Amino acid sequence: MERPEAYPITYGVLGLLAFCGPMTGYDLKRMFDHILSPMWGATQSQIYKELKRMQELGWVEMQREEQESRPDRKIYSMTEAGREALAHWQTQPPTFFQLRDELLLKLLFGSFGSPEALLANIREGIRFHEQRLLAHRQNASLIPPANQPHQPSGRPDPYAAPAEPDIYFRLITRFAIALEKTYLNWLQEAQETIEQEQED
Amino acid sequence: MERPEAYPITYGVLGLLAFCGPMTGYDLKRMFDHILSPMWGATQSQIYKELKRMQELGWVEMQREEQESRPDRKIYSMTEAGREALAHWQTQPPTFFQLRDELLLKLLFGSFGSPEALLANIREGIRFHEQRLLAHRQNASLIPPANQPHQPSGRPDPYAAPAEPDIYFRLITRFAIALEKTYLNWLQEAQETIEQEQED
DNA sequence: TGTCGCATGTAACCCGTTACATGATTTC
DNA sequence: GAAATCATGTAACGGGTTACATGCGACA
Repeated sequence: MERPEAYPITYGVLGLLAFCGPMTGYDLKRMFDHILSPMWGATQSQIYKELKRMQELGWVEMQREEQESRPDRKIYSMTEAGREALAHWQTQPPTFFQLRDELLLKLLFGSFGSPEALLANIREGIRFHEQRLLAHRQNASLIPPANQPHQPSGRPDPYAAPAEPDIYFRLITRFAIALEKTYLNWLQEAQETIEQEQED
Repeated sequence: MERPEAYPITYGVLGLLAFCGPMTGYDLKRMFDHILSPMWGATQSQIYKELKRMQELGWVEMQREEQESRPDRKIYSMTEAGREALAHWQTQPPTFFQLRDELLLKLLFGSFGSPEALLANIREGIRFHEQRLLAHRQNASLIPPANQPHQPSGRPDPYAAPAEPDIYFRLITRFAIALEKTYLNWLQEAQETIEQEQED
């Protein structure tokens, strides 16, 4: 079997370019963290790697915008071949699903540590997921993805006026919110259970 | 900064040895898939790598059990140093949380594909997560983790008589079930939304 | 006859992470 | 004066995946 020419993260970056219009690698990272955080993670380096890969595949084009006293901005945009690759990928069944959560891992083996440490970690987890819930709720009302062509003078603005958000984006946001609520409810339950376990 | 001596997956394997008692690498893989599937993934190779790592750290010991006409069974067990490492890890705050889900990724960029392909992927996702829900429900009633010493003649049996399952294991199972239910509910909602979108 | 379970791994690859490097501008 | 933002990356490392290799016994 040959190695695949592209991976889920490749299509994540490609899809963002399709979704939000041309952008720099730097902007892609910020968009990625906002929009794809419920289903994938990416570092800045990885995004630059994927851009290079897609340039070689002919899925994206780069256009240089000169700047003084700063590195030139390199604006990437999806090509026709990129659009075809994205559409073809859509027809294939997904193969990857995985949650990796160190808090759950520590909780599972809770009997080998102290309840105090566990409870501290749970409280921290509650704060963390409350932040995520808040972020997704703000996403829901603030980020309007639109297939606008690139505005040469400005950068993509995640806080632009809400134009009519894509139905798939709305669905994903609903999922993200539902997931965080489920997680938070369960954390609260776990906290109470462990506190009760302590009093005996 | 130095590289860490161990990673979440290391503690996952170590915790399993603490939780279920001594086992072979082969058995660890099966246990991992049953018990840790809600919070981490592991391949067989990775488990062998972690066993090697932990042997060098002195966290586990290996005991060879000879067999005819099959490779010798190598039974790994946690050492006292391993128990200390597990306990110390419990006191540190968790740092990693990430969901990676190709189905969600395809759905987010659904507007660049056909609704038919999307719906097919969603139906497949429903089957997949129904399976997971079922597996967690069976886990809940069937797998009783106990800190039993290793029985030299037999292998760890996931279907042994239910002794009184660990409260943390019960909590995790409840989480896994709640997560799958949330996911399934949302998939159904997404399916209906996209079907309605088609009729216009 | 062929696939599945048991049981050991190794080799190759690369995604993903961490750390490093540069440097002007703005904000505290 | 320090830290954050903008904006580009590269280098090194290793976790994680896929594929390969071996070989017996049981079961369809």
